[in-house]
Amino acid sequence: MTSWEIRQKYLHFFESRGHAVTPSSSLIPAGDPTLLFTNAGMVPFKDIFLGLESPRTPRAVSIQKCIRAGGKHNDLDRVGFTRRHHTFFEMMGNFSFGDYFKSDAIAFAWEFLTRELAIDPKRLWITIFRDDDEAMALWSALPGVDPSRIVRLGEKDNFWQMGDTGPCGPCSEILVDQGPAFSCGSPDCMVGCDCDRYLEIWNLVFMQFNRSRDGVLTPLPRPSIDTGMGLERISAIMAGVASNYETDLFLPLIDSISQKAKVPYEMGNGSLDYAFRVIADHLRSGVFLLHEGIVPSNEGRGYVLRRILRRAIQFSLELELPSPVLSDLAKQTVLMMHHPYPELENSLSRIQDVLSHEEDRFSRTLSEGLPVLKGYINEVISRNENILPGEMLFKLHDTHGFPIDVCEDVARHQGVHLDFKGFEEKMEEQRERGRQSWVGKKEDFPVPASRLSVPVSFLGYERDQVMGEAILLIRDGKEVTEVHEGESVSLVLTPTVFYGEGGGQVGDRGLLRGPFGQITVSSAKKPWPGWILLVGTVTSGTVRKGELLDQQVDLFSRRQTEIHHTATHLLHAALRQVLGEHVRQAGSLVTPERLRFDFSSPHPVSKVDLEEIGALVNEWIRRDQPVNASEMEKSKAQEVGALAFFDEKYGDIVRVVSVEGTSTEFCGGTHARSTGQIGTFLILQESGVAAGIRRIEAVCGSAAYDRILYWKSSLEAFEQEMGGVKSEEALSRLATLKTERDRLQREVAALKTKLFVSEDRQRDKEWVRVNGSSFLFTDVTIDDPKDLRLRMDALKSDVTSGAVLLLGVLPERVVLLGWASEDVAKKFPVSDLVKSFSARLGGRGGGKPIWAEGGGPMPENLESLLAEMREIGARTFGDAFKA
RNA sequence: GGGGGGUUAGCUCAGUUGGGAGAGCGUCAGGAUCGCACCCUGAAGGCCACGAGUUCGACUCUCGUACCCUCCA
Repeated sequence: MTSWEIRQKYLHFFESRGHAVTPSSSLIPAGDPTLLFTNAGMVPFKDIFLGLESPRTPRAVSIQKCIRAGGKHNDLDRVGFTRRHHTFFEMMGNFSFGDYFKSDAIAFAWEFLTRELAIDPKRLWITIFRDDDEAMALWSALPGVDPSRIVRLGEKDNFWQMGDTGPCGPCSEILVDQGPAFSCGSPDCMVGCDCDRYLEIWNLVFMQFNRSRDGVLTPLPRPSIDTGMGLERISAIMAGVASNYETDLFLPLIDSISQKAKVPYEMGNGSLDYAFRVIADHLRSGVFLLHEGIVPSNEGRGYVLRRILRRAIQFSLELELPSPVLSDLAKQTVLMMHHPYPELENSLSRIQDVLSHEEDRFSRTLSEGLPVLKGYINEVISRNENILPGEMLFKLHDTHGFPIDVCEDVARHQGVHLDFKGFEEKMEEQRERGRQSWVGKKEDFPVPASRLSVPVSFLGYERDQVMGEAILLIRDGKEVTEVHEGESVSLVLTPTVFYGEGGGQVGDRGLLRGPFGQITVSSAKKPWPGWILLVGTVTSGTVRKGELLDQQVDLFSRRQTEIHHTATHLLHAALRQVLGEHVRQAGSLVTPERLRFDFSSPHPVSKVDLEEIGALVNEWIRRDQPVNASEMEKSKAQEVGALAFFDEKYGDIVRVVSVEGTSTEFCGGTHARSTGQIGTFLILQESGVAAGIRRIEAVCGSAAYDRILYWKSSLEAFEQEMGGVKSEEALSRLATLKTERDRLQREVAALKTKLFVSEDRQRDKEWVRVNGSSFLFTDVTIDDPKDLRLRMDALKSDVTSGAVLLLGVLPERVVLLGWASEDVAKKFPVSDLVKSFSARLGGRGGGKPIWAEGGGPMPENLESLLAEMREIGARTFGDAFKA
């Protein structure tokens, strides 16, 4: 029986018994930030079981795709080394929401297994919770159930709970006896044993209690049913194979891996079989995660995906699969899962793109990190140790992005263990550094939040000017009753029109006028939710607590900020349209001068895409559509499809800012009235901030115009400097000039050499010749130290055995250059002479016996020194070669 | 926002007590061969990312800037 038939039978069986067939929901749990991935069949129904949501139907049946990797249930490193562990799996489940209970659940399960799937009842065993006599009675009453095969187990195995509090209850599992061949062989091997003989295939959860905070169980008025049967397991049983991996849910993929590797998969008996399983499993999860729009990154879900993909690549190396390999295998995966999930095909090309890119990046990471790791291991071994210190691990991970599990693998083969503890300590240090730098920047609010019992009312969405009462004045971190001219002050006004820094938008600047003084506000912050703190300086007079102040926001800055903010939303929408839905906001800064937008994207944005994005935003600006802002309930906002990326931060009532047909986002910031006010949108640059995170900086409105003017004037200056030609021609002109310059430089060097050669002929009589070796000391006036080298080249080219010492005279200093042929250098290391002469000149020098440099400041008595040096040089050389 | 690392020939990269800028591939020329891959000989190709500083002297040390990679927040 194929897995496809099992799916059909299961859904039909329960549909015909009143269950609503529910399609698998997303792998990303909706509205549950505590959960990384959907990891069980009941996750989409969680709110119903918790009583937060009312069920649309009393009974449901689903085949839910699940991911178990990262987080609490982390089996990642066991996957592939067992017959049953997977990162991606499908859970078949039938659910009752306060409708049927134990009796039907048990009867349905038994009927499905023994009749629909025709499993011999003699192979089946049952486990129930120790105290659940009701289940015992129900099971015993079923035809074909042997009461001696019903086993009572404790809380660990057969009592289920969602969390520390909430719905819970006993459960009952159905097991298949696979026969003694699968036993671990222990005499204690029986139901409940961890080995593969008694395989749990179906878990029936009887949700019948609610556990309160103090641990008391109270019966639920309408008990519910949650069951789960792993599709992979039951497929293996129905196919009569030993492992989940040998079913049609994996084999087609494993076959194509095998073809590529030119290594057979030996059905669990081959020494490399584990690698096939790891790769196949990880491709399934990878393809589904990518399909959901998750992109490899270094945090959260994206990080889990990256680890999965990189692990797959790592194991593909063990099989010596030709690289790149993931993209092709992804296609096989999509083909294999095509029946139940035809939608995968639409994402295939994007999935392949991301995979190729990630594979490329990882192979770079590996090939760069591997030599470093090997160096470290050799270092450890050469010290006769067998532990790789945490510091080295950290360095590999932190600097080179090298995966620790790969480290472990490589090290193990050399008998070296890893110091995980030390590594964790280093990681913690780094985390601490990160936190420090963060809170260090944050300005402390000098007064605790509890001091302020009435929230500030913010009117800045509609108005620019309003009177507000100064309810708090702070100077030098202390609360005061009045402040005077020249003093720095922080104050709270209510109501206020100043926008407090938040959501990436900077705080407003402006002016406050009181009856006896005024304050220039340089920024506004939100130290606590609901509070707005103005920071500034008293520019004249005195301001007292309790006074009414007239507030005037710096309108030019505010308007410039607003258009940058609205442009940010348009940019976000354009990015998603051009690059794809996987683009997620990762940070944003909105100021009057510019905007900065960080977002997740696996690779740099190409020039073409950037131009398209810019053009799109400007097109939307020209349409001059109104920007609407409204407050609504969060659930409604989500229905409207508003983009929300930090949902834990929002309360129940959220503000939604939208441009019709283009962009809808949760946003607390202030915005332009219509897109036309933005005027012009100009991208300044695109860059990377972290792995997988790109940054776009742009300017709008008058800032954009100023920028263009600036460019224009520098371009004009450039053109003028280039001789009045247009910039397009200036480029080729520049290239010509450059090659011309290079040619001239070469020519000058060649001419100089020639000149030096002819000059040097005249020095012929200055050479000192002893026993076939010759020595020359001479001084030359130069204007570039490099000329000395050219001279040296010219001088030494004719000398087979000898030495030359040149003294170059520059306007303010002298330089020395010495050379000796190999044979001469043995008796007459020229570096000795350079060193001692440099010292004489009041400088330093040195080098190698065959080549040395030195020098010093211009001496007053150059002439006499020269004579002296000439004499010493000749004598030393003569002494060395006398005999 | 804070760390760690990188930037050397068209490409991939070497280059330590600071002292003449290198290799492989590619390009071009010549040789060898019926011809090709190969092989042999030779050549061109470099502001050692940019800017300061230290030094007689910086690819090398220090600081800053830009870009890229990577980790943390």
